[in-house]
Amino acid sequence: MPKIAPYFSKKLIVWYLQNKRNLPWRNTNNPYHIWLSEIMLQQTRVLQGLPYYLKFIEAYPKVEDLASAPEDEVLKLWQGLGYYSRARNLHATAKRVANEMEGIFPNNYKDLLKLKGVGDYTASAIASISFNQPEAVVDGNVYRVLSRFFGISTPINSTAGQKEFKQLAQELIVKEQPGTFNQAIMEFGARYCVPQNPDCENCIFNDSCVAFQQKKVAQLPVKIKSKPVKQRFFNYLVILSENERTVLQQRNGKGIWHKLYEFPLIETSKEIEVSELQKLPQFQDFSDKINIRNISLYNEEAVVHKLSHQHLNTRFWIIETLDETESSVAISEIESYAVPVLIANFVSEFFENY
DNA sequence: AAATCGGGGTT
DNA sequence: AACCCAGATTT
Repeated sequence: MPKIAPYFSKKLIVWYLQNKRNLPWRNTNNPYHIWLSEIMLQQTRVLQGLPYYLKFIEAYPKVEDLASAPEDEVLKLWQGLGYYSRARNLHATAKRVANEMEGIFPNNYKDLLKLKGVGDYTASAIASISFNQPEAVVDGNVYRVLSRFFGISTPINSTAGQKEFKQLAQELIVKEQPGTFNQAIMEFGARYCVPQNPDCENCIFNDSCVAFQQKKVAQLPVKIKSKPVKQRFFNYLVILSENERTVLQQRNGKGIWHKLYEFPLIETSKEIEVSELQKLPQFQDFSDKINIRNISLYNEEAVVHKLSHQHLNTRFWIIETLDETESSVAISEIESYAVPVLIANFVSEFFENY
C-alpha cells in the first residue's frame, strides 16, 4: 500500500486536471462559497444542486446577507432541493458566523465540525479546499473508487467501513494539494468509476485495480441493505372559498418537510372514500370551523410521491365553502410559500387556469 | 447501530 | 423497481 499510494494519487490528479468540469465553486477558495456548495451537494447530484448554488450566491452574496434573511425566504429558495434540515442548519450557521464570529469561517477541521450541518465530510472539504489542510473527504464517490481499486469489501455504511475508508483516504491524500486530491477522487467516481457499468476496459487504473483484476467491479462497494419503503396515505384538504382563498398550514414537530407549508392533512392507514373521510375526528374538528358546501375528490388515482424511505399515496379533496376561512391564503399567494414538491406539482396543475 | 431526512437521475 | 447522489443528525 505505501508503494501504490503515490502512484494512485498522482495519477488521479493528472486525470482530474485534464477532465474536470468547470463548476463555479471550483474558481474560488472563499469559505462561504465552498461551505454553501458543500452543504447543497450533500446527497445531491452536481447538476441538481448547481442552479440552487447560483440562486443563493446571487440572493446572498455574503454570509451576512444569508444571516439576515428570514427563514421562510431561505426555505423558499431551497424548495425542491430536499433534505430541508440542510436549509435550516445553513441559515442557523450563517447567523452564527455573521453574528458571533465576525463573518469569518473557522479555518480548521476541528472548529468547522462544530458548525450545524457540518459533519466529517463537509468539514474536511472546506478545510482542504479553502484552507489547504490535509483532511481527506469520504463521500459516496470515494467509497466506490477506493473499495474497487483496493478490493475492499467492508460494508461502506457500517461503522467499521466508515473508519477504514476514512483512514485509507487520509493515507492517500496528497498533502501538498489536498483540495485538488479530494476533488479529483470525487470527480473520478462521479464521472468515470460510476456505480453501474463503468468503462473499465479503458480505465487508467485497470492494470492495478483489484476489483477489475478479480472481476468484482459489479460487486463493489458492498452496502448493507436498508429496510423496505413504508407506504403512507395522505389526504389533503384543499379549501376553496368563494373569494379565491385557501388554507395552508406550516408543518411542525418531527418528520418530513419540517417548517414547509401544505394544505390541511389527514393521514390514514389506507386509502379511504369520502364517507369514511367525513367520519374521521380530524375531519370533524375541521368541518366544525367552516361551512362546507361541497366535497369532491380531485384524483381517484392516488399520486404516489416517492421518497427514499416512504411512498406517499396522496389524494386531494376539494372542499368548497362560502366562508371567509380563518388564517387563509389567497390562491395567487400560494407560490410565495415554501412547499414540498408534491404540493407544488398539485398547485401548478390544479390552479393552472384558475 | 439503526433510522430518518427529498427529490431526481440512471439503468 | 432498485440503486445512488460531493451526508448529517437523531433515536
